Amino acid sequence: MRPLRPRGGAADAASTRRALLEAGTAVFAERGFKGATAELIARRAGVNKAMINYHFRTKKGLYQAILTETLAALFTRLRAVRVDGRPAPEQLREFIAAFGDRAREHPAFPSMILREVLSGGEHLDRAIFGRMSAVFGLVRDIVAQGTREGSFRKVDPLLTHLSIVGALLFFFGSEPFRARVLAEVPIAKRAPRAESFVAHMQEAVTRGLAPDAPARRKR
Amino acid sequence: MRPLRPRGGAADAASTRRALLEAGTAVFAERGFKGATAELIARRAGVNKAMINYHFRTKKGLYQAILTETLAALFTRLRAVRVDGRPAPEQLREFIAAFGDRAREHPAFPSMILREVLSGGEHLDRAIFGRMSAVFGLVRDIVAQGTREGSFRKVDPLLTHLSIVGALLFFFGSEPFRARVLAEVPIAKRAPRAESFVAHMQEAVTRGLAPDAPARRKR
DNA sequence: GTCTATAGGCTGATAGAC
DNA sequence: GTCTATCAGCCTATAGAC
Repeated sequence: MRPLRPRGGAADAASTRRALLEAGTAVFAERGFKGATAELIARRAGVNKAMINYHFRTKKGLYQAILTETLAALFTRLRAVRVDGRPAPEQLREFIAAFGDRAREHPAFPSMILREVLSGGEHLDRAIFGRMSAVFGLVRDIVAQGTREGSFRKVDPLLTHLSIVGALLFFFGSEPFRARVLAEVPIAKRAPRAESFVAHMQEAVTRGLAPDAPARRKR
Repeated sequence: MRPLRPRGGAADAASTRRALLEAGTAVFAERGFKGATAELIARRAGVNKAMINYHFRTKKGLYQAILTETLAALFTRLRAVRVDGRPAPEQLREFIAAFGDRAREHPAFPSMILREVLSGGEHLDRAIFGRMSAVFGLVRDIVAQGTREGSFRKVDPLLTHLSIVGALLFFFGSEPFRARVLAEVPIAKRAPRAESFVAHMQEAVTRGLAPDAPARRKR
């Protein structure tokens, strides 16, 4: 709610751009593309409304710039889990943890991606599409490695990817909703923490993919 | 795209109402609350735009009526999995299957719920909140029963609920997006079918929750 | 680069005839 | 109950001063 770039920050073009990217991420995540007005984004960024059009041509231009940047950062972070050739279950645990890390650093990204997916990819260009399939490629490769190693049973990599990423996006995207529900209907003692969910997913997923024969080390 | 209520249907008040509820579900799911214009909904329903205000007072009134009806139907269907006291893993499999059934009968509901959750529950009243926590209550009870029976390890019921429902909502809500991605970037041979995903989730979840000691019957 | 003022388009809701 | 016509509000984008 409070504007970014208080009196401390240098008011040059680069910082205006950055303030708009950050404010845009938050407002698009909360309200969707249509619901996020230029006025709202500009106010939160602490810059003039017309700066959106100057720096990004249109509101959609700002939106796409944010999505491109967000997905690039996500993919870079996720790709790192494959670099050293550890066992597949460890890599999958790392994948889940890395996803959680990105979501904590950038709380608005799951909501933005989820909204975009729900719209059928209304605002996506080919480059963004490519980044998204690249994320699937990581999971597919980890699953294939695990099957080869005997640490995973034979599962469909796409279904596996959709269930993991779907659960993660939902958890992090629904945080504001859960906060509100818990305030009105005390369903649990306190709001679940992100690390708890990451740990839960790591356990549930690696156990869920483990082969029938108990041919894997415990602990 | 094609309007509901072709020349065959009786044009009385009840059928106008129903046509608006159905058309509204589809349009709200595709475009969100803001993106769904009264004009668009009315055209798809094959009725006059002003009928939205006559029958539901406002666009928001129509939206809430749809959500209330949708969630009531979902809860009724899901609650049935608890009636006879079968083992918890079977009940959880049934829960997942029932969720999939509802999504196939009503393809727009996961998208609508997901969008509403992402907005933090912008348009929800207390009754709808109650229905949502009731769904969690089902999962919580199944998990508690499974832990008691020894068929599940000790897991957090809320985290379990969020991961299951999140994955299901995402899968069914992202169907149009996946269709588009598969058309542009051939990631898999063909689009995954709903039944395959349901089966995948049933296996992954029950295996993921199984206790460490192999003290349960196989097959 | 940034700001003010405004044009131009779209949308939800209603008044009033039938 | 349904339809046509219309109005008032809001929102994106731009022109033009600085």
